[in-house]
Amino acid sequence: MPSRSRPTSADTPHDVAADEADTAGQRPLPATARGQRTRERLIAAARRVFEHDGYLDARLSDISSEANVSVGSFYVYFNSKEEIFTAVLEQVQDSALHPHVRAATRGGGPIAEIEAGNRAYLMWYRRNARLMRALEQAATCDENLRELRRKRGEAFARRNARSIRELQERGLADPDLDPLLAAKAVDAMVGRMAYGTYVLGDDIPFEELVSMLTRLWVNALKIKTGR
Amino acid sequence: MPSRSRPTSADTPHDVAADEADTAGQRPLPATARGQRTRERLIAAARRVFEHDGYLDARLSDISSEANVSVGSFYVYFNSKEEIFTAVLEQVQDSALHPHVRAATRGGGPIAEIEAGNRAYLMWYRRNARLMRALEQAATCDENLRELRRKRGEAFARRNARSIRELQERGLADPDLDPLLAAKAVDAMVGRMAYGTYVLGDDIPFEELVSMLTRLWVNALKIKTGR
Amino acid sequence: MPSRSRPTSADTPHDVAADEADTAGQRPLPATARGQRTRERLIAAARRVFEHDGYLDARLSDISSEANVSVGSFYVYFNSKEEIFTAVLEQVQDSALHPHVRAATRGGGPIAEIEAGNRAYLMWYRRNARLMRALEQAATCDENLRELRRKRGEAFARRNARSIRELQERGLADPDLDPLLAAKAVDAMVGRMAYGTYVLGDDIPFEELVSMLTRLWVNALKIKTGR
Amino acid sequence: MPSRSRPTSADTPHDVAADEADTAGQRPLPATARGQRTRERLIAAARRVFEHDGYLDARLSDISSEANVSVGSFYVYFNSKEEIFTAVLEQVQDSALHPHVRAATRGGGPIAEIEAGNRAYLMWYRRNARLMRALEQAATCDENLRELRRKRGEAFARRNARSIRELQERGLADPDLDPLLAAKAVDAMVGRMAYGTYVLGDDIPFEELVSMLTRLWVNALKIKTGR
DNA sequence: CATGAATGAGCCTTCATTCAT
DNA sequence: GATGAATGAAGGCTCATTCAT
Repeated sequence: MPSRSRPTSADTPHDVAADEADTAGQRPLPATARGQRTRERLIAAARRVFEHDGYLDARLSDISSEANVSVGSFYVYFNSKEEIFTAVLEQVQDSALHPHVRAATRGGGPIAEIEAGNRAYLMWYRRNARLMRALEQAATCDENLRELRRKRGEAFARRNARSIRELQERGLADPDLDPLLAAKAVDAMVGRMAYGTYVLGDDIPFEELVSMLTRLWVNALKIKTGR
Repeated sequence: MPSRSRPTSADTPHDVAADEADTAGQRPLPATARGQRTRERLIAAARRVFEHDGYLDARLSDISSEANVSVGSFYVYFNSKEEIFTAVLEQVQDSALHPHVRAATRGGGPIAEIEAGNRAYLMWYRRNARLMRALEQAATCDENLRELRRKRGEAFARRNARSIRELQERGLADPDLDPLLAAKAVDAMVGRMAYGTYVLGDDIPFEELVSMLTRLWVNALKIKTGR
Repeated sequence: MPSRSRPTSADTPHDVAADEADTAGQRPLPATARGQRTRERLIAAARRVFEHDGYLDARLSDISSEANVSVGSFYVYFNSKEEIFTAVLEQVQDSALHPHVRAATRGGGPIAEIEAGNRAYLMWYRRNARLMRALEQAATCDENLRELRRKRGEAFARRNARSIRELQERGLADPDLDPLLAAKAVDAMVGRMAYGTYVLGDDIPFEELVSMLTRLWVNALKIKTGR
Repeated sequence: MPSRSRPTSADTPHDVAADEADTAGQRPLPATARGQRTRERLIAAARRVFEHDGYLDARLSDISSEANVSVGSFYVYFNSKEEIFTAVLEQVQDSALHPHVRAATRGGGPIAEIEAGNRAYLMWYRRNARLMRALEQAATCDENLRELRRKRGEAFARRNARSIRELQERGLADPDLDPLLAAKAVDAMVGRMAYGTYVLGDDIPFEELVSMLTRLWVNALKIKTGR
């Protein structure tokens, strides 16, 4: 066993009860309009830097200078790299929940809905691939960001679990499957394939990916067309 | 002419990704038994440190002192953290290809085989979870390790693709699926669930995981029992 | 797009000798007066350390502490030992081009001018001997500093070559000599004697050195008095 | 002033009386024939490495492996880099004093002799340029090697001084010149031009260099043809 | 609010030298 | 004689964070 003396994240004892304290230490949102703009410039700059360098190699000084702002100003708005990364992600998440994305997944029977969902997800992932790469990296280092990714996954899974349960109730899906578990599994499949294709660069054509994943998903859950 | 091996700027016409020269810059294996032992002590120590601290937080000085060896000795056997990490993984891979693991997956019809394969994989993953966590982290930083992980995945996928093709030919699996693509997808599903469960700590009982993944796999590929 | 300046492997298509990009990677000059002062303190400290220890034995940490500044501050202003050494030399060069030095070499016929030039050069060299010793050492290690020394020599040689050509045209110097080559040779003679005397400690009285070198120079070029 | 604590060569007090102690700490010459051969292999290897890497960048481990000998063996024959470099130089000096070199400089009047001497020197220098580059570098770091270079220069200068004195006595050279000083100066000129041309790469054709230096030399000393 | 100079702990890496076999 | 594993001091460099202006 290594005789650690250095404080590693894993060793820090103040993990519990961090939930609602999440927002505690954060810097207050800027009061003035100028502050608003500076904060936004920083977030935009951070996104560019994270996309270009990844999470680990991004330096706060890079982000600051990319935003044409002094290092000191950075600390007016954020306490750490993790914090601004979270801010960047929030902005992106917002765009993922835009109505037009959801709308696309309604109507046309369960299979069409699944396909629409997959297509929307994969398009979103492809568009944000560089950032997802940074997130994947960040999640291996930072507890908070790991948690953030987990929650995002949970939300997805719960949503899908609900759909599955509905289909089961309507006799349109394999009733022997635990809805949440199954949802997690298919999400894992789609998510990881997206990662492989758009982050790692596996060379799979978009439509092929969509239809293959949809077919496997439908098969896996034994989805039947509504009629 | 001296046959220099040290990388002098003047000698280096190409910088990156020497492909098959992968093994080029590596330190020679120790000539004496004593050297062998030291090298092994280092690998064992490295494994403990990586498991405890993860890839990024592991310090070479930790590994050295964990092995009761001076820093200098580390560099007698390895050039970098990446290199010793590769050595640790090689050792682990070896254990994964032990005959008894393969044996477990033979006989009893396709479904039983799939279940046996999944069970073996998940057991192996659970046993090496800390290291897999380190690998996942390392792969986000280091090109070589990313490549190593990719190759490992490819090998898995190709093996499974072959099984799928055989089953298709025997009329026991959905003939519309591209075998390699499908293999990649189910592998992604199983691999990512293993990661979620044993690295991130999702609380899913082992047997439940095995049977759920097996069922989804079987469904997804429309596997039929051999009779 | 972030306009990255940090050398990331991916960004570096060419590695060496960026030629006119010489000034590229340099740290920006300090914006504030305080920064100016710190930078100057560092240069002054560096000069003392280089003079005391030579180029190779000078440690950046020595320079920093000699300037009563942290190591980190060193890197705010300079990227390397080579860079600060260049800065020290620039300061010294400036002092060498002061008008009074040039003025001393005008009037009194060619021989008097040559003598004045030699005297001025040798005085300057004697005063900066410790630094010249460091430069001579540095030039054997660092390509940039070697180049810098070469340019300095070229400038000298060209200036002298012009004088020689003029004298040849006025029939006051051996017309068979290639002016530039001859200038280089006599410069080599004077320069190397200065090195031997003031760096290596050859024991030659100043005036003796001046008159001997002047006489050899005059002889070598067959300089005639203007009358 | 930097407050040095580290022992720098300049600080070491035991400089005096080092003369005859020069050979003191040296390893004994090998008794066996095998030892002889190993020692010679090391010297030959060292020469290659010094020529390729320069003095500073040459590592003892490089020299050893280039000689197909273990590091340990190196220390059987030499105590340090400086020591083996001296051994390499000795071998080279021997070749410089070969009779045929001296022979070439006899007969044909003083000017022809001077030209022959210059030609022989420049040829020798050109052939050993890489080593001279290493020597020049070594001399800036190591007191002993600096001394060695100085002695070599002194020997040259004394020899030339004798010639000059003879010519002066025969009325064939400027009687106002101090022979030793003048010899040093012309040697400095020739030596430095050789360095510039063959080490730094100044592009001057060999014969042009010979004739130019000879002419300047002859002019400088006001050499008259014997009749 | 904004600035940017100053900090320094911390980690990596090198290589001459020793010594048990 | 020969070997090569073991050593560890030493120095370079980074970058998150603070704070006086």
